Amino acid sequence: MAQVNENREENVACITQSSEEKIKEAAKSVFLKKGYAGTTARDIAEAANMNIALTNYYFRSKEKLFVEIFKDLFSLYCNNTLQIFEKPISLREKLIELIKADFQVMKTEPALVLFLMTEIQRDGSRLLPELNKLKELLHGHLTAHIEEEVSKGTMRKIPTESIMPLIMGSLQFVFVGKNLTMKMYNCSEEEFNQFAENHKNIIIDMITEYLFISEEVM
Amino acid sequence: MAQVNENREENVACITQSSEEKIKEAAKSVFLKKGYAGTTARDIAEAANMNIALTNYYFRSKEKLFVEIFKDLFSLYCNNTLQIFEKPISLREKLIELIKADFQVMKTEPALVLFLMTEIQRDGSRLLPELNKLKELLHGHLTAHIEEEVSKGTMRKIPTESIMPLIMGSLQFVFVGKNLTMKMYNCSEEEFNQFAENHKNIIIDMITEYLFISEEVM
DNA sequence: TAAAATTTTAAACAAATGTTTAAAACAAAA
DNA sequence: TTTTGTTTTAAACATTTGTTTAAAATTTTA
Repeated sequence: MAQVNENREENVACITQSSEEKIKEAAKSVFLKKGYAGTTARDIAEAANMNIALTNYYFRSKEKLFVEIFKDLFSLYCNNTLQIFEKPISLREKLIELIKADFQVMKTEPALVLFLMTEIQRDGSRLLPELNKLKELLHGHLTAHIEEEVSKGTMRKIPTESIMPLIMGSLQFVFVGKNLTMKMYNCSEEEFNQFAENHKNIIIDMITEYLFISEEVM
Repeated sequence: MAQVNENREENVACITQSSEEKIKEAAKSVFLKKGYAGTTARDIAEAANMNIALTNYYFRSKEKLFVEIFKDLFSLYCNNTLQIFEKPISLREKLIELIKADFQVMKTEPALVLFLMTEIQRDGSRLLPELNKLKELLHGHLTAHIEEEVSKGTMRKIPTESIMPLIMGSLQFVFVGKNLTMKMYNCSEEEFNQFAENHKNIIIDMITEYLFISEEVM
């Protein structure tokens, strides 16, 4: 019978990864690249340099391993966002920070959003609770904040639901289409990052200029 | 031996689809929904209400059928764009038309972009020639047009490569995340379309206001 | 150290996968 | 009608898939 990790905390200090960790990390990278359906148990074992049986020994099934990884990645993406919304700063600053944070995450994990979107489309039902949590937190913070700014006359009126797609969309698109872009422009990883960085700044400009009514115009 | 369609033109007039067409259409819808790896030959056969052997009889292999469909869908998405760029209208009008056309395509095939992105990431090499064609046509038209407007002082200076992600990004994001959005807001197909329509208009506003220097400000 | 528990292994399992076969059903041509 | 060519079928094929087994290797405990 598989011994499903009872004492995770114990090996925090040690440098060498446990087999369980090795498998999970390898699986994460393969899943991100090939998606759930495109990944075989043997792909994972090979990437982790481990015996095939160990995947099931530690995680019971490919599906269970996947869900665990998916939740991690989904949280990674969301928590970032939620933390920023809780900061005591202006909405304008929040949105800018959001774009910047998003950019940073995408830089280290460019395949993340495409992966999340694909797998949510494949079967989003098992994620409903997490999605709802995200929505409530988002809307709780956002809607009031927007109304306030609008009534102060410092912000253009816009539906709450449009804010996030607006902010994330054109930045994400660059990373979702990273491979396409790199192939089309025949450019290196570094050149791509430079392009993305510049694109990020354009987006920040565009969005803040559009959403927030500057004093000189008033 | 499989008889690979010799006389396509002949049955243009007839109403009932040929088996070959039935299979291709069914395959398209399944591939769009589940992706290449997530789709089995039996999924396709079932969706087309045909015997499993017929897929290979008409298309030789799952891979060949897929490539054929992929190229169709890729063209569907690109030709739209290219046609607009060839119109004798201002850049501003072109970008607006582009967003509108894009919106229309996404409305009928919401899974299209996510599908294309995923499959390009999986293996974009076989598409290099098509990508290059797209790039050249795009840049040929765009770069000169932008320079012209910038030197006239009617447009903000922006790298050519940033234009398309800017335009498509925040619109695509809404459709790429359609399932997520619908689940988060617990809304119907119709409500989603209404939201998307409104979002499209916001984007048109934002982008044209940002990119083009209006006369009153000059 | 010896015993017990845990981890790793090679091999096998049944089920699912893409594909092929060879015969049957059907349509077109003679 | 008979012959020829095409389309469809059920069944089988060899691989690959996720998973399990039972024994070996290793580590932990007593």
